[in-house]
Amino acid sequence: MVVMNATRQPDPNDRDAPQRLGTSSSAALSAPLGRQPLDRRTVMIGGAQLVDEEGPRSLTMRRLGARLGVQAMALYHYVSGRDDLLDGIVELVVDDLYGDPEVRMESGSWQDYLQRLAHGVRRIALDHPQIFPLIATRPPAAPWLRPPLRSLRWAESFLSMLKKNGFSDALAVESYRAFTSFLLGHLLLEVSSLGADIGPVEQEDPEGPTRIDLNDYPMLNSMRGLLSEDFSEDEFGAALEALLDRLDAEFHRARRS
Amino acid sequence: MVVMNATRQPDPNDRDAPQRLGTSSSAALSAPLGRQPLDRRTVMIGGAQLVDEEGPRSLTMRRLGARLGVQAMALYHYVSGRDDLLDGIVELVVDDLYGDPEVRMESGSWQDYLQRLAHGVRRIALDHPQIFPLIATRPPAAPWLRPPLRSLRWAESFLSMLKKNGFSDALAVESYRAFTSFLLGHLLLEVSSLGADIGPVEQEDPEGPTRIDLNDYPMLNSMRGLLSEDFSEDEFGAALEALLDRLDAEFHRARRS
DNA sequence: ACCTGAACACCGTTCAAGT
DNA sequence: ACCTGAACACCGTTCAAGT
Repeated sequence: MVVMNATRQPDPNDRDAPQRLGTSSSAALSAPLGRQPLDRRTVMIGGAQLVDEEGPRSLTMRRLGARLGVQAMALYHYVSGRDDLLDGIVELVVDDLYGDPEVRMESGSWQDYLQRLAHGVRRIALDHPQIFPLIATRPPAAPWLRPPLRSLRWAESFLSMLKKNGFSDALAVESYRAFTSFLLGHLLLEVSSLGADIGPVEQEDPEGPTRIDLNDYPMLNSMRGLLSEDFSEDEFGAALEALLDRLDAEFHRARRS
Repeated sequence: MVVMNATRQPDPNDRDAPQRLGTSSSAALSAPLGRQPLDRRTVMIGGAQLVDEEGPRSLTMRRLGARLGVQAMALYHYVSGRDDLLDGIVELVVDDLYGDPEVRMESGSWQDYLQRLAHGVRRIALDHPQIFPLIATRPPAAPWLRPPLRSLRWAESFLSMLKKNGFSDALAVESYRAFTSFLLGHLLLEVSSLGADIGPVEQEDPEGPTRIDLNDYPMLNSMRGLLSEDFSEDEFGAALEALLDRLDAEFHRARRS
């Protein structure tokens, strides 16, 4: 939200222009022109925009270079390779949420905190449907960090909030795991039903997307109306409530013994 | 399980051999040799093995061709491109589970059915940790098909089992959504903590994987023992029970009104 | 200090041609 | 009928060289 607004000068020459123009008469154009040098954050922001706009497949070193007004090789001063770039984009988006004090605030009940957190993560998933699958599937820095709460900061905040409210270590960790599984499953499916992920451009076939024949599937056929309806928000809320109730029950059971 | 055993003749020449040998003296070797022609299924099986062994990044048309004793271009007779290949591999593995009568059997209570199904899907996730993320993230044939129960057959079986047990259409669909979210979240995280996904080969740094500094994270630091412990199976079971209870409660609530 | 040119190894994919 | 050779456009990445 806060972030994601930093293309460099429009310079119509480096977008859509043939990347291999034979004429070297344009040499003067590639001179400084008063452009401030790149930095890692600017590279990540450009990359995030590219993924938002055209999907992860379109994020190549060469295309990102062009968008930033630079050759692909220049990016290697700020990024150790394409994988580092992808990880940086994920970190950028996750940290953006962490920067939101409304969400992170560790006051109120732990239930409120988890509610704010869950809806905060849902918001970034819906805002960046092409990036969320990366958040979900790129391997985190440590194997015990779990997407989508995959930063040390979020894991620390999460655990300390629960501890502050009387959770045992074991129950706090168990809650972290249950909560992340919940978020990942619901949001990845919600986001992917939005039509993210694949393909250079999502071009509908003239006939709609590859007509499926439901004649051999009577249940699917009779429920296809219901199946296509969208209750994501309600279902997310209901499942979240159920999870919080479960954790609350475990919390009180542990207290009593 | 049933599947996944069909490399073609060992023929030491097409594995690890330089793909661009200048000498054409080996022309005779590439002659028939009594080899049966390829078919789509064999291609998919070879692809699945390659992904299992070396990860999705190593699945290239050229490498798969070599494994099957053929040039890359020959594969285009059986698949329409790399995306089709990936989709076919996903379908192969998902259908393998569907072929297991123990799992699919629609007798017994719906709770038993969902238990068998959940543990069946968990088994294929653990058997194919490199393939499961593909099952989770490749866009399904229709937007209302939800990974990991992403085949028409599984969706049909699921819904008809619940209907047979007195579920309303709406509750059956809601259950399908809740159940798939549950499976996806838990299994994707379990499998990825196993160290799947990235990298050409998973090479440990000599020092272990990039030492993380936990000094600024007191909670993580004090719980790092617990965080590294593995309770996946128990947590999966517990969360599954909770979900089944929730669905059962909704079922009886709907009945009463 | 920051960026580029040129090169390398490797991709997916097409198509005319071989057997 | 099934596969290959040759080619094209496009990758990530390295490194010596330019300014």
